[in-house]
Amino acid sequence: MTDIREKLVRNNLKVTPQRLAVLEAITGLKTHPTAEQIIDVIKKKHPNIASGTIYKILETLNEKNIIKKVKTDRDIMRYDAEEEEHHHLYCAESDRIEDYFDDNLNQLLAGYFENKGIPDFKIENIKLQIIGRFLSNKNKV
Amino acid sequence: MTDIREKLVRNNLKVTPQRLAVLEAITGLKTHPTAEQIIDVIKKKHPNIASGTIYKILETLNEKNIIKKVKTDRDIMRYDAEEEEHHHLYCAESDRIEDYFDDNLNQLLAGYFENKGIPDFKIENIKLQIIGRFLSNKNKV
DNA sequence: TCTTATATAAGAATTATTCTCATTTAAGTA
DNA sequence: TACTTAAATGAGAATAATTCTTATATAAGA
Repeated sequence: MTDIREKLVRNNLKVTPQRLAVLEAITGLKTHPTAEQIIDVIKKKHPNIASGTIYKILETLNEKNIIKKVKTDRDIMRYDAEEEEHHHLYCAESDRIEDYFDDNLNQLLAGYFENKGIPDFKIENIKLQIIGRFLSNKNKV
Repeated sequence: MTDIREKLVRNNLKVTPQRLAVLEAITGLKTHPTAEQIIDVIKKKHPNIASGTIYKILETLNEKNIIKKVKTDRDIMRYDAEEEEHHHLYCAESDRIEDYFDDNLNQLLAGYFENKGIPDFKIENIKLQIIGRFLSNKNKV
């Protein structure tokens, strides 16, 4: 049983070819794709999966926290299948987004807020949006 | 000359009643309103300002950095007129967003990344999305 | 194999946002 | 104060992404 199937089963979701296709597409793309990009990729292999179905599946997977929605400065919704806790690097001039992993940083922040706290607020999670410029163009858009 | 007028003049934008209305609405609302909320508020006082015009103005003000777009992971774009550097507190279960100011934290982060850096990336700005729950309901939505 | 809740296809409906273009206006200038 | 002109606005059409609807199909447990 593949990893992907397990995720579905674990969340009481039926394992359908459509859901497998969506999860394969997102993990395959790696690049925080838009719904549109996901749809394009899927339609190549599975031309008769309906777009509406893909939107529905993205919604379902997001609800179950199997994937996450990420939004750019420019308003575009993107999807992310990374499981590990991470932050995001945003390019100030393009739509590129990269994951950023840093456990030291997480511990630093956890320590900071453990002492300090925020009045009237219970922290559950902290995400950094690190905005700047990529110095190389090795990958993607 | 009011503060709001100055902001427009400083950015080579003509001072129009429509622009003043938008800026008044956002600073008045305080709550990171959506475009729709802004439009509603404005239409009460100025029923003949066109919605398209308001969208256009929001766009212009954002380009000139007079207001900022705020990203959430829900799908709704919100606007923020706060000038000072700040982070955001997000409620995990509602759409409430609050500003969070913390200079110590900013310095801590600046120091951390000054030493460490991120390969291939020039940091320009860091924003925290602090997700959790508000313990009181004193204000707003 | 049967049963049933769940998921999907297809396309219509919705809705926020953008666009177009004729008209108006802010603000600099004589 | 009355021009001038680039810039801004109003009105409504156009766009496009997403959601909804409903009949049909299917996964998975019995």
